[in-house]
Amino acid sequence: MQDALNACPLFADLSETERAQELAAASRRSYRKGEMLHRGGTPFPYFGLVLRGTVYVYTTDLDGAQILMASVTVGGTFGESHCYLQTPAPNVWAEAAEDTEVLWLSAQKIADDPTLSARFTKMLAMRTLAMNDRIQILSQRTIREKLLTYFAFLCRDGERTFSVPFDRNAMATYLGSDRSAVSRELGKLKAEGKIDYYRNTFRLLDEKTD
Amino acid sequence: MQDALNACPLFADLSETERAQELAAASRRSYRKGEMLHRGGTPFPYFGLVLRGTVYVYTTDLDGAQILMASVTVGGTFGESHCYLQTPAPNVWAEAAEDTEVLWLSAQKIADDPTLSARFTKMLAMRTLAMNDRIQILSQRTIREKLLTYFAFLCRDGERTFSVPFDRNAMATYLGSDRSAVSRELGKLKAEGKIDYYRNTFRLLDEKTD
DNA sequence: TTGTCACTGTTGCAAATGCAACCAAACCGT
DNA sequence: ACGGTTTGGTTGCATTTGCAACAGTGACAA
Repeated sequence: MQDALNACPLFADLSETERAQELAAASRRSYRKGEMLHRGGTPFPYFGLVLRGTVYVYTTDLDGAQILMASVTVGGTFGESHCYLQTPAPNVWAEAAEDTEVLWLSAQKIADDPTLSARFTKMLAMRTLAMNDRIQILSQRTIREKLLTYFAFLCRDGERTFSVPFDRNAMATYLGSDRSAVSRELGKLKAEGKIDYYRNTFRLLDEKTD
Repeated sequence: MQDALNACPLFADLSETERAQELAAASRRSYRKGEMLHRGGTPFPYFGLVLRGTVYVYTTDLDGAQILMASVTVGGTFGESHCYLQTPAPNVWAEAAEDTEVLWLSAQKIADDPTLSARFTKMLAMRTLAMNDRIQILSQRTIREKLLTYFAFLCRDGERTFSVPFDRNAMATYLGSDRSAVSRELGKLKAEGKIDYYRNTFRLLDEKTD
């Protein structure tokens, strides 16, 4: 649990006593893989902080098809904007991608707390920047460009080997494309010696200094 | 100027004296069409609130091509996340799409102000929801689906006639597609009697109750 | 009026993509 | 080990799309 809290900008670098105080009002719950954490059309009285496992957050389009909005891993949060704004019927669904544990927190209490309110604001600001990245990826015209842009963001720290937090199907959805088409393009990139991969582990090769 | 401030969640419904107080530290400036308001790689000491005109906000991709992130109209803001987080070198450019007037505000002063800090947080939360919409549009697979999803958001208030804040080129970029392809699809939708439009004014027809 | 310029619409064509179907490999519980 | 389930790779084909090139329109100024 400490690891998860340290990974979240809300609680990182806070002393244990402060944390305990803040967490007093929070509830904690486990979910099995496939279990629904939140259903669309219902408000978020609390937002979720993932302590263990992974949560898929998605919305539905005009046809009712699922659109993956995020894959939230340990230390990540979901629903905080709707929770803070008290949106009456947000079209947001959350599902456990694997066995998962979630801490449910009150946005109001956190925003009213002198220690945490600035952290909450900071978290929202960071969220908008992460969404900018996603928009930048989705704005690319071809699957190849989407993949390379996505990989560039995943390699921001300079590491050339990285893992993708999705299976292929979710990855294709994240990129706004078809699974088989993504698979095809990944095969081409590998054949051209630009990348290598096995399942969810990827590695960038052949970096040009153009 | 009052209209612009009322259109912005930061200042809406504040009394004039309160506003004056907050605005004291702000600077105001006019820009000609095409003039650059902010260059990529430089920090945002202040964020912008558009008082008149329109601002295009864009970033650049791996090839240096422009990617439109937002078209900000009167009452809208840009750069507030980078300003608040003091990002040292954000890859964000802002350009006057027409003759424009901008109020430059300090995120720190606003976040430290007891009246405005909650409003600032609220603004960020609303921003993430707006970006969710954009992601939902871009996640659609075909131009037709992107257009219909976009139009559905523009018609949220129930009004069937609406105007798009872009010219065709910017609209296509916003949808992550090609201008001529968007034009072609719009023509098809019109031919099928699903929509009607002239330039930037659109109208949804033939709404099925399926 | 005339010319210029920016914006929009149109079309041919090659390339990219979605879709469906199928196969192979990995995973899981018994 | 076994069978069932999930996940990933491959391919044929029709559709969609990007791209480039050109034409039409309206705004605006000389």
